[in-house]
Amino acid sequence: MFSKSCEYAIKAVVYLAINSDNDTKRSIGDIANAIDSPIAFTAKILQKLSANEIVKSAKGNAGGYYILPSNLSKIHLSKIVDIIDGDAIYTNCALGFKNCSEIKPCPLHEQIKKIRTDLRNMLTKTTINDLINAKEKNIIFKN
Amino acid sequence: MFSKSCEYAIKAVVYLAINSDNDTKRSIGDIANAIDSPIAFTAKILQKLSANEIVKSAKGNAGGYYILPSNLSKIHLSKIVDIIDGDAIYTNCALGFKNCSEIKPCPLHEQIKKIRTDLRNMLTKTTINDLINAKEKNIIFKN
DNA sequence: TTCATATCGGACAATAATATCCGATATGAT
DNA sequence: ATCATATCGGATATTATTGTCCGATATGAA
Repeated sequence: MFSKSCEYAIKAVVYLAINSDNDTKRSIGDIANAIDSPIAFTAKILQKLSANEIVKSAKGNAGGYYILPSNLSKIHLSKIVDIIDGDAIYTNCALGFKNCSEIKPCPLHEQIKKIRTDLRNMLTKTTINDLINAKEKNIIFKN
Repeated sequence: MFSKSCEYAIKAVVYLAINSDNDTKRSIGDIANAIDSPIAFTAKILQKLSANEIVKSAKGNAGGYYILPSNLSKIHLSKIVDIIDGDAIYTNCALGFKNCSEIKPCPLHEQIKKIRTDLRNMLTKTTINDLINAKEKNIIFKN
């Protein structure tokens, strides 16, 4: 469904949502360790998220990545997915036809449409805040 | 959503559903040409489908692949997807947690559950016959 | 100033998915 | 029997994704 990069991205953002703020930054080492991901690979992903202003970064000693708590309800999952995986998940024809469309649909078009719309709606309306609010009962990091 | 192999598999089955029967077989060359796929790669896929009795094959001169029309309403999409891609699409945690479950769900578990159930239901109830019945208005092959 | 600890960013490596090649075998038609 | 045309199946090649390495740069603290 999502690429591994995208999975790491979501996990990293959730980790920072819970464990960082304006004056508590987390190093890429901390993040990779927490979400059980390869450190250098994760670094690239965080750079992308930083470039797209999902997370903030501070260079140098005592630097690291962080998210302002006040932004947690403004970050929608769809934004993260879009940055890392693009919109292929919604728009690419399920059977791989280049010109599949409403006018000239593939045999699976109608059946898949509802599922994709539901997925898109869910990702669009779910914020990081929504995710961490259920944390008591949920897995969050490596386990 | 599906792997490329799985896309080819579904397209090949749809092609055979429309263009073959007990005494009209289609060579792997015909199939690959019709669905615009690499011939040798498609051959492997057809072998798998044949081994799993989704399609039938006849070796030798005038041989090829075919599907008995009477089977078209018995072949569900879920079967093809399962043979080629396995059940990862339904069962693997969307965030990649190894032990994500109902009891210990990942932060996205509930949100993704409905979408996956809908997908599974759709694939389980849709037969090849259903797909080709709408063929008048649909793209079927390379265009 | 120097140092330790960060991110940054380009080059490279490993793995998995996709694609190709080629010889072997099967079989109906001539 | 021979031939043309199929599938069969193993080995190899290519490409995309995932993962690693290392030097450069930034910056707060001693």
